[in-house]
Amino acid sequence: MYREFKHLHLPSIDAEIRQFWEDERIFEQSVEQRPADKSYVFYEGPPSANGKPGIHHVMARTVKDLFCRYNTLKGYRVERKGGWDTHGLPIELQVEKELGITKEDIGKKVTVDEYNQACRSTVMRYKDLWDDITRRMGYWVDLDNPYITFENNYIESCWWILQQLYNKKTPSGESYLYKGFTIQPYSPAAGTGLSSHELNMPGCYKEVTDFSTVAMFKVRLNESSGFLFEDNEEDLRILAWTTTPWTLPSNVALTVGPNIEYAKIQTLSPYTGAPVSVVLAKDRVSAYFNAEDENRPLDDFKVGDKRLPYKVLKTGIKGADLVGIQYEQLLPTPAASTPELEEKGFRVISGDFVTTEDGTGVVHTAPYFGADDFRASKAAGIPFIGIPNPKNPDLPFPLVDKQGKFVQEVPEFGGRYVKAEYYSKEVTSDKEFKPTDLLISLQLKEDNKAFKIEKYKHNYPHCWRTDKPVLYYPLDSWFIRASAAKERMSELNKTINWKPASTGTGRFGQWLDNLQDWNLSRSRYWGVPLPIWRTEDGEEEICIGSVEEMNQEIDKAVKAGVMELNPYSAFAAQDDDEMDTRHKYVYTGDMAIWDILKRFSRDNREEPTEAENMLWQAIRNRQVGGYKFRRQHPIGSFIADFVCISEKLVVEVDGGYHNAKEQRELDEARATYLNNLGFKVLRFTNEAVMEKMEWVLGEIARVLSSPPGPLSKGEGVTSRPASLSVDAKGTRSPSPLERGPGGEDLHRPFIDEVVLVSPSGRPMRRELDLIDVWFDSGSMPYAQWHYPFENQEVFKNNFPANFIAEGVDQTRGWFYTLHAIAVMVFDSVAFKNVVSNGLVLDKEGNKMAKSKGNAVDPFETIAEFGADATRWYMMANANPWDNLKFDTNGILEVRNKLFGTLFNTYNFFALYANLDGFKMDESKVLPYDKRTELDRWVISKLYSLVAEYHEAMNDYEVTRACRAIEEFVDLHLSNWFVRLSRRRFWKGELNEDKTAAYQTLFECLMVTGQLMASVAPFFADWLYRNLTAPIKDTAKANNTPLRHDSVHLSDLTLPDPSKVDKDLEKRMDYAQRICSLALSIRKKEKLRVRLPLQKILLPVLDEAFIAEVDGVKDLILSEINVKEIEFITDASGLLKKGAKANFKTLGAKLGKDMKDAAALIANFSNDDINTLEQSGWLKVLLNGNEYTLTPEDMIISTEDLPGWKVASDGALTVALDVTMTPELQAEGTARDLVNRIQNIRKEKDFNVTDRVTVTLEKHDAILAAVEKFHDYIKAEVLATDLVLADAVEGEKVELDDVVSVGIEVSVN
RNA sequence: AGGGCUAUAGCUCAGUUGGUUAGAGCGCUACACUGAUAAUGUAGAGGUCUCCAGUUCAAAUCUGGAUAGCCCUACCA
Repeated sequence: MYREFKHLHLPSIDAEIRQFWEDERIFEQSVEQRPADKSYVFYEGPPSANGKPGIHHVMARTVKDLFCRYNTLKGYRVERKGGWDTHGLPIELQVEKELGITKEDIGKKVTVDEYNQACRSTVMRYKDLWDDITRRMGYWVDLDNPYITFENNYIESCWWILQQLYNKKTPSGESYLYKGFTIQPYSPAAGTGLSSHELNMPGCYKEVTDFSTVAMFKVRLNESSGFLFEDNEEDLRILAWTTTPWTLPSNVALTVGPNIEYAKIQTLSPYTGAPVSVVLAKDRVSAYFNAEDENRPLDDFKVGDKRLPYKVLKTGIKGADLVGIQYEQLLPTPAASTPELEEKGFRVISGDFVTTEDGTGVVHTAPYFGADDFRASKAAGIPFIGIPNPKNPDLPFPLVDKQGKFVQEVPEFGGRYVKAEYYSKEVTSDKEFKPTDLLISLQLKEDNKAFKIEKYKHNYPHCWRTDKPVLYYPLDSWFIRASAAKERMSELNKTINWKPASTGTGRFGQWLDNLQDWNLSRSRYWGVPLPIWRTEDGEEEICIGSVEEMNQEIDKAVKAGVMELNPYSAFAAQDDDEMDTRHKYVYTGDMAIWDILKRFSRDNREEPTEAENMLWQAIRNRQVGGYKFRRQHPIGSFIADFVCISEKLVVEVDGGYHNAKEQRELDEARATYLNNLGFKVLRFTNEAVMEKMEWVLGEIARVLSSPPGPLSKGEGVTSRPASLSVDAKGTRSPSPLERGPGGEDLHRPFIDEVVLVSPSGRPMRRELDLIDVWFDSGSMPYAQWHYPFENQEVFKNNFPANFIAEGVDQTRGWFYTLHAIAVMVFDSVAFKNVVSNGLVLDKEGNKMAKSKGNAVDPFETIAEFGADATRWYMMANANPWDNLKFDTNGILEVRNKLFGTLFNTYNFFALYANLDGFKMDESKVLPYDKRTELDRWVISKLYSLVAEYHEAMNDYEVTRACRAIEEFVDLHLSNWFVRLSRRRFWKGELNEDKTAAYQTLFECLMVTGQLMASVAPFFADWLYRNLTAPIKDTAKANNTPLRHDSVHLSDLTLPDPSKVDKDLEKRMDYAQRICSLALSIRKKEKLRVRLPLQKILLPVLDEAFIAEVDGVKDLILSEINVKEIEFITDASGLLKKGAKANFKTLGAKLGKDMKDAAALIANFSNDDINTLEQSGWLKVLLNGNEYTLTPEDMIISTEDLPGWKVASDGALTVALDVTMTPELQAEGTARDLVNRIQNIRKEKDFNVTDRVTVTLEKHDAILAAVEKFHDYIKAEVLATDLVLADAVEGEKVELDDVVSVGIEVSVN
């Protein structure tokens, strides 16, 4: 029997199928059953579990999931290793918030170790929620063995990559990993650099009022500036505006826009009245001068006047003309002066970033204190200004120190803080206090170097911790020389298939073209430490690429006496599980025994007993109370069958031999040992596990949830057994976060304790920086496998990825770092196809945000509508890369339209199949040529769909694929095939035609389900399982395609051109259109469909037309309830034709005369058209040009059949004979009666197969019908008797508007 | 500020290499059908294809510009 259902409830289907998947390990099977050498590689971009999953994650993961599933179905092995992104600033910030500390407190109020432990636990805070959404949404990813970026193995791989970069050199010998500096946001108050993330935190940009100054830079008269001067005596100045006057002593250049037009103005210095000529952007003249003052005599001006008389001396000066002009230094610092600076500095340079929106169109440039300034002056070869640095003459020390004070060498202002906010309140509250910016401005005024000083309101970034303004300041950083690989990155990028393509060429491509070096440094605690050790002077350094290498170096250092002992001595490459335990219980015994233990553990894992397997299936995956168990896990010098490390619970399963006395003693000794380590030990027999699993699980759960029992109390636990002590710092008490002493952890602070020895015997300390967390995630192709230290083969088979997908916001994040590292280290792409999905907005198109309250809870959505409808909606509604306006009405629509229709279709199939006792028999499939036209048609449509589906999916166009399925299900399968076939299913016995109908419908449902399986995995599996359940055993026995337990284990139906019959599809298309036209005429003429009509007339379109329509004639006739079709040709003389220009062919031929031709053709008479059709050409004269028209140049159609009721669609025309005869009338009434009787059957809830007796009230209106169609009516309504009576007990039923008759129906 | 994406019916979206009646679904209105029935069909109303200019015989489509929304990047002095 096929299962039948009352209603569609997708969430129940989800639950049923999810349980099935988990019970039967369908995901694992779907991977394992595919050949290992035929892989399709997918990389999971790791989410961070310290935030809750949102609906946009469902979207992103649907994209990931479905292409993996699709390729699995195609026969590829698709491993999906999950991952967790665990480092980074957001996590640090959250931890600091929760601990109530700031960065300064780290190392004081809490130890760095504690701090990092807090990070470690915070990072997985919502892991349960994530695991839950993963399961509920049907995302298949291996969460049992994820890569985790904070694990030592992961970090070690990152180190290896960094070392590769360190050793890699450009052709000119520069390393790809180097130390340099950039201009970065820096908080002198906090003494730390800030990331752009920190700067973008709310409230960081504040409206502040600063002193802005327009300074006058005096131009030197020489060859390049000569053209600007009127005479040798002229005082010519360039005006430049700044909101940070404190940077003026560091000025070395003025930047102009090369294409901006500048003007020279003759005027007076506003503060001194001295005559002066100034240069500024022409567009900015009006900002400083009033047009009314133009050409006013200069003598009019007195110092103190607000308005300046002026005269325009020159315009049309391009910025490019000014480049190279030298000027006198504005505020000289003698100590900073060098010959080189005098020669190359203090000149005009050009920069694209200059605008004329405010200021003067000239940008004062101080390279140490502005990123644009830095770039522009570097490009122009301007040296830096600062106090000479004996070690590096090219990089003098800035004139402002790290506290934000001018260095002593700066005249007048040395020792002053550059920003008022850096002074204490006591200082600034003094009435005499003047901010440095103001003092500088006043001095400029006095020296006749200021043109305008005013207060200026603007947004300025502040340090989020100290609330004081940020400076842009040169900071040391480690960089990856990405710019050196930029061409290669561009080149390889062109081989990547981006969805959408514009992201690859646009956002990503252009980013690559303008690539800057990658600033790796982060001065933080929780992240991958930079593995570089340096001597204090930076002259000797080493980049470490593995733990082993570090250990060797440490040993050297210990020998050399720069370190006391090696805290990492017990450290070796370990697999994750072992690592985890050894963190806490480090084995310090004989390494040979350790190796034996490890081997023993592996062997055990390979040959588990039946009972062990059963228990493992029951407790794995946190099934018991959410606790994680491991199997065959080394604890101290034993291997535990199962262990929950967090709760210190060991579970052992004993075989029969445990009854032996010696074994019992051994077991006891072992238990004592484990108890001493603080473990509880639960022991079950094989029999208990296999027969009383519920009790066993209950016991485990009870112990897990019980308060610490006697075994975990007492001295045995708190004092660490001597054999397990770890390092010299063993006195450190265990932190509350359940972590043993450091020394095994590559994070700070432990790593900072490592001091290495340089070749010359000096100590080298680690560069304190961590690396950008983006480097972590970009390293995942290698680090997830701990490459190259392990899994070299695995890595080889899994690089590069065939496919990745992530939000479009990752373009310059993960997509970039993956690409950059792959190109630089492996000269390869990291991924071949990438789908970047857009945002999920609310239904109004606003961004979702918790603060706005418009965020959608994915758990609620899935619980209400089911995962499949949600997934389908997201994929079908818009392309994944477009933003999605998320509206649950859309999910409802999908549910009703697609899933509802399919559900109904399946139920329909199941209902009748069960009645007929039909079961799909794979061995007795009727050949297609034995099936009806309609069957073959829907099969053809189905395989057309299969072809279209594969084409779309292979191009990662899931939306197209979904829409094609929707169209097939709704339009073709349900609305045409099922509708027209209904009668075949319920009429008569299970004959060949009926079998064909069942088999056809079965195949359609089966294949459609497969195609849907990628996007709607639950429903598709539900459908597949329902369809195949009755024959599963047979299929398995015969090893046929339907033997698989799950659709996800089956082989996807491939395109098969032999099953597609385009001619047949065309015929059916005619049928559908003819029916539609005929029905529309009926509707217009108010002729109900039950009333039969005599015939329709079809003008013949072409030679094949008659044969084509004849093939589907029966369908048409029954669908529109007409007796016959008559074909008419020209010869009948009945047709009135019309012609329309075919613009496509004619346009090219006629050009300008096209419009006139269209008018002419529209007016063609029947004769004109006939002439053209018969002779094949027609000459026309248009605007004096003669053209020859052929039949292809126009579209000819039947416009009308005079005297008939006509409708047309394109070239196709249908005329309906509406003549009524008593015979037809009677048949119509008979059908009406059948309908009314059927309704009564249904109202009375009779069984479909019940035989009945029908009594009809005698009425003139039905006499003819009953007489002529007596047998027909009886047959249709399964009546054994049909009698007429004068009076009927049953109710009166309306036959039409005027007639009602009594009808009584009773079961025999 | 720079780069990118988007703009078509009340809503969500299609719209091929430019070709003359701009489509679909939902919603709305009317009707029909009924052994899929809390299902289904047919029809109708509903459009300045965001705006401006250009190329062309012909533009929703190509080009340029503008406007709006969103994303990424960025110290506008």
